[in-house]
Amino acid sequence: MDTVSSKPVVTIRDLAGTLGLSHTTVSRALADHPKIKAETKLRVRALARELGYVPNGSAQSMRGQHGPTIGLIIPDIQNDFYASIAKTVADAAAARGFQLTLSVTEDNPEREMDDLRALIVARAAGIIITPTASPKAQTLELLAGANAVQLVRQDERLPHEAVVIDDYLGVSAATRHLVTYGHRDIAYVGTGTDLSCGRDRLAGFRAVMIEHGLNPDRVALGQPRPEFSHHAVHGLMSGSQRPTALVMGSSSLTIGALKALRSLNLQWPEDVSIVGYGDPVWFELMGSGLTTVRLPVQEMGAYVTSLLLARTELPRVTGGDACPQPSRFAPSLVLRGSARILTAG
Amino acid sequence: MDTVSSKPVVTIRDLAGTLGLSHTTVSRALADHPKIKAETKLRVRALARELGYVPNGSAQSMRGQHGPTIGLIIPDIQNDFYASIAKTVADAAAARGFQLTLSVTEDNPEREMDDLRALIVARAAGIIITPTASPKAQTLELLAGANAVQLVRQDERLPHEAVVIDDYLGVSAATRHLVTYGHRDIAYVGTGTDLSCGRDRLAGFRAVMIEHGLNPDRVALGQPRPEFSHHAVHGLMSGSQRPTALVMGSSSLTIGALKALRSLNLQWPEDVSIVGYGDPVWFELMGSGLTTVRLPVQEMGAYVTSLLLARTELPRVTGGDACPQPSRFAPSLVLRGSARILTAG
DNA sequence: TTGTATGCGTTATCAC
DNA sequence: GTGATAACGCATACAA
Repeated sequence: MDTVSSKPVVTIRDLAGTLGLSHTTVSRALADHPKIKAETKLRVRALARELGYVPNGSAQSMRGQHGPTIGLIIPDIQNDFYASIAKTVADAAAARGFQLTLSVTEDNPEREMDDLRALIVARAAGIIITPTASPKAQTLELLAGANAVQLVRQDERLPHEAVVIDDYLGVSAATRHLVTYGHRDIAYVGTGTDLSCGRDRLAGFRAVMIEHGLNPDRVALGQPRPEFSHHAVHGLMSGSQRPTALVMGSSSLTIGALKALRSLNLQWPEDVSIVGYGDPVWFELMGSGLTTVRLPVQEMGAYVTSLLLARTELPRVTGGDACPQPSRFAPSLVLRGSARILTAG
Repeated sequence: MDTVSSKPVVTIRDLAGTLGLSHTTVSRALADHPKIKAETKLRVRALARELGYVPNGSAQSMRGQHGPTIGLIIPDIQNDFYASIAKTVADAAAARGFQLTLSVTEDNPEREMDDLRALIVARAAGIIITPTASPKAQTLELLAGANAVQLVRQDERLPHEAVVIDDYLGVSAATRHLVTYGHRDIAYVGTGTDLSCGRDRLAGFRAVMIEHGLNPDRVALGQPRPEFSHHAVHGLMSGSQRPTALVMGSSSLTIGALKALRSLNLQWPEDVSIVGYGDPVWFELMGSGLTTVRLPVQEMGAYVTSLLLARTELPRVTGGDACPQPSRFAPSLVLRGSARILTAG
């Protein structure tokens, strides 16, 4: 009807005014306080609905210890792994009446710090973070005073518990599988060693190679982006001394590798065997199916969340300054069709 | 050093106290107010850092019109399309100093309402929403008074602008492509018609079929989940009268369809041609590449965000009650190897 | 250049 | 059962 209705924004005092009550009573009525007359509650609520009253969250939060949100700081939301984690956390948060504040850092320490700061300013009830390789000093300070849990990556300078993947186990299992299949010339394409998970994966590869007296130095390390592995695999496979098998150190790298193989017109497992890392739905659909290291995403997501929320609802327990042992989740090798038995040649 | 350091929580008054200043001065110093002595600013900031002062966001928000967050309400974060959107919105939000509050509804109207309410309570600066098929009455009311934009789906009862895909165009192009290739027996596997986008896609298929005098009723409609299309395609392809081509109505359905074909040991494009919907990175890597309808994700994400933020920073303009025409973004057909020319037989 | 007083919307404490 | 009043932490209009 009216043309300019810029929502007058209703407060409990407004309700109190038009109802001839005090704002205290209105507040109590809305909160279903035991000793408010039933009829009063009804009247208050009726008007509240009619006028479209919505409580002001800021005002409410100002009184409590923390805000109604939990933060999730991850490097990439388009990555299947993190998207799954986000889903799990979103569900858990919603179930307990928390909001989910998402930060996508792209592994940029600046952004990590800015978004974290915003979370601290908002007095987030809890924070789940996959720290960048080199967080800024401020980030560490900010985090130290917060209720947080580390996910996937662990920065040793942080006092918080960490939920990580047993990367050593994952890559070593993949490598061992290929060795068992008779491969001797195996290359590893993985992420840099600035992060412990990159180091662990590399170590898993090298350990198994050395254990079998094979060359552990056929290795390409770089950023976890498809472009890098595309380039790396292209180089590896266009040389004269081609490896007969490839072990991948991340799902993004797996994508790039597959693209490279395709551009070189190389078939797998015929021309080269390959074991992926991670297990998005489509790995199963590729060719004869991609043999891969499956990460226990669901379990990890559920666990970090419960870990965080457990402490969220309790009086903050600052557990010593010692960096606690991380909870390691074991990946499993999914056997499909991308690794073949090498017949002596 | 100390064992029990439960962070005393520092406020500007605390700073003011130990500095022998008034909290006003501290406030101004922190805000870099022009007429505060440079030296004072320095002292204040030094102490602030030392004591780990962090402003209280709730208190700050209480004074302004809205909180520092923008909300994104989507049905699924594991879906490539929405994950891309989330990325775009996260970037834009971070760039402008907003936080991103993510809600994953799973198309559950209850959850949609709860999460939306939380956003309203938090006085979110703006909201991007992909509404469920049947939002609750409350949801509509809550939304009506908010600064919001609809994405992908448009609920006609809502007064907000909508940014959608030209679904009719997408599916009709896919269908036409197959017809041009000589297919006459084409089936469409799509989403239900409770949403306009589902209706548009179906209409696109039927229109082209009818236009060419072909049977427009080879259709399977259901939930946008892989399980549904797996089942549907399995049925379609095990019957005696197999279609020679399949048009898919969503990316999840495309996944299920591919799984079904694999389980039936059917090759594409040899045994059946198929055109997907959406274009996650891996479509390109499947077999000879999946011919598909590419959605302009980047553009749409950038556009909704700019649309929302433009109004966020301006004085709220309530533009009439009439439901405005949606901005339609045209998809494009990506020709790869999953559709083949049918030689008369 | 700095300080005083006030208000934002709620809830909690103490009356009555 | 209900109502004054204070307090949460911050920013600003208004002095000084």
